[in-house]
Amino acid sequence: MANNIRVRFAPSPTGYLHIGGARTALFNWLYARHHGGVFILRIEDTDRERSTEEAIDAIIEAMSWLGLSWDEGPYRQMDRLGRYHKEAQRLLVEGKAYKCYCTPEELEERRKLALERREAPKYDRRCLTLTEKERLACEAQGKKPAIRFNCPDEGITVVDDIVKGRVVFENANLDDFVMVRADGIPTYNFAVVVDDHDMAITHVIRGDDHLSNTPRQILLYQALGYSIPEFAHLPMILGPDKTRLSKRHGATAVEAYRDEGYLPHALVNYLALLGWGYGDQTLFSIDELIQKFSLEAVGKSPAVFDPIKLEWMNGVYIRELSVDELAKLIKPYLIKAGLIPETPMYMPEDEKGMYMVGGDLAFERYDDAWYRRLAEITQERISKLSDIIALSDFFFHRVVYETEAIQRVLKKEGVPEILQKAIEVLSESFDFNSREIEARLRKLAEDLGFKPKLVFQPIRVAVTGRTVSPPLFETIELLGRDATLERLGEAIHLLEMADG
RNA sequence: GGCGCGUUCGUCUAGUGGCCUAGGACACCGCCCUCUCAAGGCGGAGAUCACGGGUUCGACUCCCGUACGCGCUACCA
Repeated sequence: MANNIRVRFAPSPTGYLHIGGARTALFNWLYARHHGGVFILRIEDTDRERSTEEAIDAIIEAMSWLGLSWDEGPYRQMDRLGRYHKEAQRLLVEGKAYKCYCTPEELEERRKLALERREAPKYDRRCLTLTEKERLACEAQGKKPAIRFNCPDEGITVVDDIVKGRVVFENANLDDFVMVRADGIPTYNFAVVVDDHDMAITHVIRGDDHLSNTPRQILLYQALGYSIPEFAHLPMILGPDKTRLSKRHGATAVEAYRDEGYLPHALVNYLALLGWGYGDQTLFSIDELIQKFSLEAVGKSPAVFDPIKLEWMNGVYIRELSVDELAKLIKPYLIKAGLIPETPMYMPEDEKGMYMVGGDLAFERYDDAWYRRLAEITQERISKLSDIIALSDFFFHRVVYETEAIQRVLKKEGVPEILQKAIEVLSESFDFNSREIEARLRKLAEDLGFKPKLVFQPIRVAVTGRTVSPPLFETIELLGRDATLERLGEAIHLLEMADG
């Protein structure tokens, strides 16, 4: 196996890690892990206007959460200014770069003019031929120069891309781009080349929005006397309208998916399928991904991000969790929703599990076994962890009856009687578990001569406030006898009031 | 405007000249299971392989053109 493979993920810290960036990071990571190579994290923070420390933290946090561990870095371009300066000077003395004293305003003006005349807005190279005298004059005026690359104006530059194939560019279409800004900070195309060389990167794996930048970089590699790495340009990730995925399309921050209750494995698995595939298979463990990933199998065409499929996949992985794991994962969501207190305050032993009239909670009502059971009965009903809130909130506060539920099931003939009977049956002395509860309630339906559903639905609404809930008998068990009886009574009372 | 990349069911994709009357997954529809909702099982519908020309005995697969989409064309990355 060809080793000493070195790849990198090089985000610019101008915001949170987004889906597209995460996919790029993932493919780099998979490639490195597959080949037993090195994965490097490099922060491209040369845009002083937009880069922030918070963004760096957020990117690191998101990558850690996804499990994309890096072996070197994070390096920062702003720590490497000396290197760029040195290499720029080299090109300067070799005549492969030159100083440009044109101001951004002048450039903008000329660009606009060129566009109006329907010409290519290339730099006119006026500073390339500056005489020593003219240069000194500019310096005397206090003008700070930018450094431009002296781009060859004939010949071709070929990019042999692992995913796109052989792509040919004519040098004549390139212009003398700025390598180093007037403030001494390098631009992307220059910094990336120096970095990838210094870090001995063997494979540059990045979004195909950079494909058009690649000839500029190759020219730079050649001018600097560096060896050229392999390139693999990944197709873009699009929104439903086929434009580049952005906040406009909804949540794009990895962090947002984490907060919603997506599992890292689900996100990783889903992202892997955007632009890559392995036959008919859709579900992969992380190890399988590492084992089966290859750049040769990456597709050329862009992919539309489908949050629905992601959600489905997340549900699959939630169902794969052990009950204990799920119970642990679910709790923070209940806390965040204000359903249970952040710091548990245990009740005296004999009162544990007691239902609090009025519904205000000031203590931890249930123990770990209770949460475990909750996880058990909700596991196949949630597709993201945050779904637990809507599915189980009725456990934690007084019942709020949905008007629809009242109309459609409670306000039916015979319902108060059914509920009254249920109170009687459930008041009897027996071990209050779902099996017993089910047996007694089924018996009740039979005695009443009703189909089971006809008695279970009113009870469900009385106890949960709605027509949809986790399984009834388990729900009643978890609620406890006191709370159940009280809610049943409450529903009867509600109906009486409505009648009167 | 110039340059570049892309185009198979709504979406992600399989497919590398005959195995394709185009396979899988999500979503959708129906049935089964069933205390609701899910989950699960079974089945259905859904793609003249962007379009037009070639090459070939034979093309989704190779070549050319057109259309459309996207990207680059910044002292952003």
